[in-house]
Amino acid sequence: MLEKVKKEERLRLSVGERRHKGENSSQKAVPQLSPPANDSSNNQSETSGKCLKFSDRAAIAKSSSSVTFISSKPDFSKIKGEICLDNLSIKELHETFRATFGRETTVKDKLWLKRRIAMGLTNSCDVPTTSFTIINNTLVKNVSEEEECGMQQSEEAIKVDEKINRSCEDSPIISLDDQHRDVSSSGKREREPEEHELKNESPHTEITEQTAAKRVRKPTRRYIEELSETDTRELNGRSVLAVKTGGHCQSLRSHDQPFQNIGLDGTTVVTREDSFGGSGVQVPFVSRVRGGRRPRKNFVSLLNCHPSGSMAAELITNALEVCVSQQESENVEIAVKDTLPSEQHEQLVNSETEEMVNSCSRQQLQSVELKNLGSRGNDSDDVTMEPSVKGAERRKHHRAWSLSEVTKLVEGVSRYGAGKWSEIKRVAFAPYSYRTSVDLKDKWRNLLRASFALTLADKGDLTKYRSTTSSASNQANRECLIQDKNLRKQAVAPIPTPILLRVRELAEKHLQTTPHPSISKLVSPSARTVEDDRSGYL
DNA sequence: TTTAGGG
DNA sequence: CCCTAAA
Repeated sequence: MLEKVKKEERLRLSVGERRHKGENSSQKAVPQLSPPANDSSNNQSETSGKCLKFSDRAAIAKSSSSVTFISSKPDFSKIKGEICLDNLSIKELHETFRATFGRETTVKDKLWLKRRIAMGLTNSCDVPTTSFTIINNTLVKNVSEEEECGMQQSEEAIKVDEKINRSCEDSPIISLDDQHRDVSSSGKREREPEEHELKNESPHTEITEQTAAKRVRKPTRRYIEELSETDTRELNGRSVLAVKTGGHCQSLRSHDQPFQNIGLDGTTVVTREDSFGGSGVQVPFVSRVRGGRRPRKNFVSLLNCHPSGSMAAELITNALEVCVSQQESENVEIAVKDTLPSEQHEQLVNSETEEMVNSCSRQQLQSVELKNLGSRGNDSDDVTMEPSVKGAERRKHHRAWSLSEVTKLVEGVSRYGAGKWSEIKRVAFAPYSYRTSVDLKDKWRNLLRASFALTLADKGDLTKYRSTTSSASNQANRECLIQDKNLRKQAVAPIPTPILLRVRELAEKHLQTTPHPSISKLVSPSARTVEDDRSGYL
């Protein structure tokens, strides 16, 4: 049996390679679609509609270990819904391959795997070499290239779409009732083919029927990665599943406004339309609240099968991210104030913070406040956030470095040396829970840049620094001051020259002991680095 | 976990 | 700030 499989593997590989080279030998590939061996002894564990993590190795391992043979029935329950193969690792591709064809593969060629899986899932040989997004067994090639929808599912989709349109104009979260209704209805719909495939002896027919039943969704291309990564996503495979909620996924096409993807297990994904190099795509709606990287982590959890309910909470949490952050900031600042009475109050709440806080609804703040209050009292280290909030992996709110903080940092460096960030953090930044050792390191790097920029700009005359050093930065600051003098009473102030000089001294001292290989990098990036590091002080 | 560096 | 490779 092994031999047989291996043989086929080689055969497929060659076919795949030929296709890879350009010819559209679609006919040749057709027969390859049918999985080998069909086994009657296969008692593959029924997933029976249970939520099964796509990426859950344990689950898959279980299902495969229960089958001693290499080949088994394809298990489409693992690969339903919307799949973008581009972002899958070899391992995941292998899993998907197994789920698709019911057998293992040793092929390491990603492209081949993706194409093969795509072909298997879509029962089509017309697989482009670039995009491997599959929605309900329909390969998404082009949005305009929509296939006709099966009655049942299209109706379903429309129904849900309407639901969304009317219920979610304001609120990004839909009611659980709605979710469950969709879950039950579509869940049943999705399971049906599985029963087919268990009865059916012919894998090929199996797939065909499956596909016929599934080929109902309109192709909707989705991306959850940030814009910057899309250009190269074809090359490095950065796009991932937009919605991967275990065995059963349901993705919906929206019209314009923020909308939800409703996972059949009850999860809800909030996304929004986004412009993507001309083609409209959707990205997680909350992802742009702050920063662009968090979605990745968010979707790591999204992709896993979330117990219904917790998802909504998480989304809410994310939506309130800004508020949480701000509230937290205040609390921390207050804590600091309490802990360090001698400390200048710094900017307890800068104007930006106030803006943000004001933008949050009262209710939101209250709920956040409750959370924070619950964790108060032991905030010496990093316990200023409630675990769930922390678990949201939100990006830290940008927090300007206060002058006192910089001073502490410089102090710490002079005392413990650059590089002992952990030490410095522990002794000098204990109350500043929001400053991690990495933050200190980053700040120090910026200080180095600033100091070197300073010494390079003017050689010697300290009095000139205030007006000429990093003139771009200073000028920008002045302009900022002029523009909204009242709103931002205290715009970013340049780092006091003495401090920069001190930094430079320390840097040079440190340089002697540990030769710094890339000082040039610190200096060359021009004044931008200094400006970027908006070290504003009161 | 902590550092160092690139992004 | 984030992300990661190394250590």
